[in-house]
Amino acid sequence: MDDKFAHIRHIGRFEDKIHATEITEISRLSLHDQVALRLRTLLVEGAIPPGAKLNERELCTLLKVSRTPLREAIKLLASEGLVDLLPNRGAVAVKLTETDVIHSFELLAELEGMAGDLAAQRITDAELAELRALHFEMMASYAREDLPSYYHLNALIHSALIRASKNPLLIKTYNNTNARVQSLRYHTNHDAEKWKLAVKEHENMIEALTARDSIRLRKILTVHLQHKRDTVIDLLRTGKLYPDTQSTP
Amino acid sequence: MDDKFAHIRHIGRFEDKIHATEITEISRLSLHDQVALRLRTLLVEGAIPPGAKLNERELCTLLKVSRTPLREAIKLLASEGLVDLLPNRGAVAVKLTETDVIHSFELLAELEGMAGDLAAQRITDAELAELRALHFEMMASYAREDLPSYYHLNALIHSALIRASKNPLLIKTYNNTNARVQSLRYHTNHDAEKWKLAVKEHENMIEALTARDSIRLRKILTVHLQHKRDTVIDLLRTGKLYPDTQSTP
DNA sequence: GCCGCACAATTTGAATGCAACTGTCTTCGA
DNA sequence: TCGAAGACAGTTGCATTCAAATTGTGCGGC
Repeated sequence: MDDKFAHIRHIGRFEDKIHATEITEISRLSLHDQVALRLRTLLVEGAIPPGAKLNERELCTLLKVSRTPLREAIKLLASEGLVDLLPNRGAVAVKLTETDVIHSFELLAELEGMAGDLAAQRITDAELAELRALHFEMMASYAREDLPSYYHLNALIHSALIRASKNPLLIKTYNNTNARVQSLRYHTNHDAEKWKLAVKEHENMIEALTARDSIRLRKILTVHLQHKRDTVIDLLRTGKLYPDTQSTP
Repeated sequence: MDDKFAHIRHIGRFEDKIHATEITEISRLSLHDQVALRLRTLLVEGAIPPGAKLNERELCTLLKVSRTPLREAIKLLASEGLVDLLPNRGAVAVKLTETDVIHSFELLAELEGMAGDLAAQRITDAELAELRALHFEMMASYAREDLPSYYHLNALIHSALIRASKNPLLIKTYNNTNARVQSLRYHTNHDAEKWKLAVKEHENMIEALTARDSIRLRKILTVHLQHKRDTVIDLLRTGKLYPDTQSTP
């Protein structure tokens, strides 16, 4: 219990990545925002496993900040649905039940369908070209069976698509909702069949987008998200997720 | 500048209302939650006008709490999009531009359409009966031209409909999004023609819901929200909203 | 007379200290 | 031996205090 957070001692690399790319911006970010950023990463990537208690004092020493900004960050993450806030008993990383996952993907499918609909109407030629480029890069990763790279590009593509909807509020809402299930999707290792299907769906996506066919794109994305949901549900049912933590309903 | 918040000195009544109905529950609520609740009301009802600066010290003395829970509440409201957080310069009540309003309603229409779709599939007979009852109460208020009562029942109906979708995440997302434009809708005084149309749309809603026609209900709600958006936009354009504050883009 | 710089006052941001609550362990009684 | 009650440790919640940043003002130079 002493080194419960030993598995997140390597968080320095995230800070490095941030500092390397946007050092000026991070320094202008308030402390609680930086803390929120790092905690969010830890939660989404599963470094803090679902169901784990967030001890304020431990996290203070770990992140080298006072309790005030840490608490503000935790409050923020609670509003995003990444942690549960138990009154007088602190915060725990959310552990989604199967029902929660179904509800999350139900909303996520609608939001991504909506974003696709709008994107098909509003995407610029430059954005479309970039999206196609990312798609082909992802196809390359697929051909090499480079799963991490595939996963990364996949996320980039979806992010670019959402942004093409040109609705900042939708983008923010989608990101919040997506963050909740991100830690689950992070651990899905595609089987060959599902992977192939997902790639095919991505091809259809690009096709519909090129044709500016908003209705078709909406449909494709909705179904695509349903398949993603099924993958996660499968993993939940077979107990591949949460292997070493008992359920807390 | 000394009594800039003189217009919200009457907030005691909100506290009274809460205490009268659920004193046990409120006492179990943490302080920052209570503060957030009251600030949210002040913002949504326009007691703190859009664009107004939220001075921490003033609000502390006004709400009789320390700065810590107040700051936590403000952070929460910022994540909900009710206030803008300027680094080192505090928070201001959001002042939505026309573009913001369009984006908000775009998302709101989709969410309410989705909720209606799900509600038509999942609503219980008891819930439907209650919804019909509320509808007829609202019709009574319409007949009496009792606008405050109509507005209140209207909100209750929409809330009940959303809840019938049985998706807690959708409900929460809808409420958050709705809160952003609530302060605007709070000041819309329907003209006779638009009011009549809104009532007709509500009748169609109940009809579609009774028939469990999810696709039709979705369509009705989407259009209904578009009309509400047009009403708000009209008000923005004619300058009926924000009469005494200059625009800050 | 106007522009610029510097200093001070106000306000926000962060840290520490104190109080209240929760959970657990021990001890006493049945 | 088991159960319950009380005390203690640990953790969270809130208040106060200290530090940093920004804005407004006044003085001096151009």
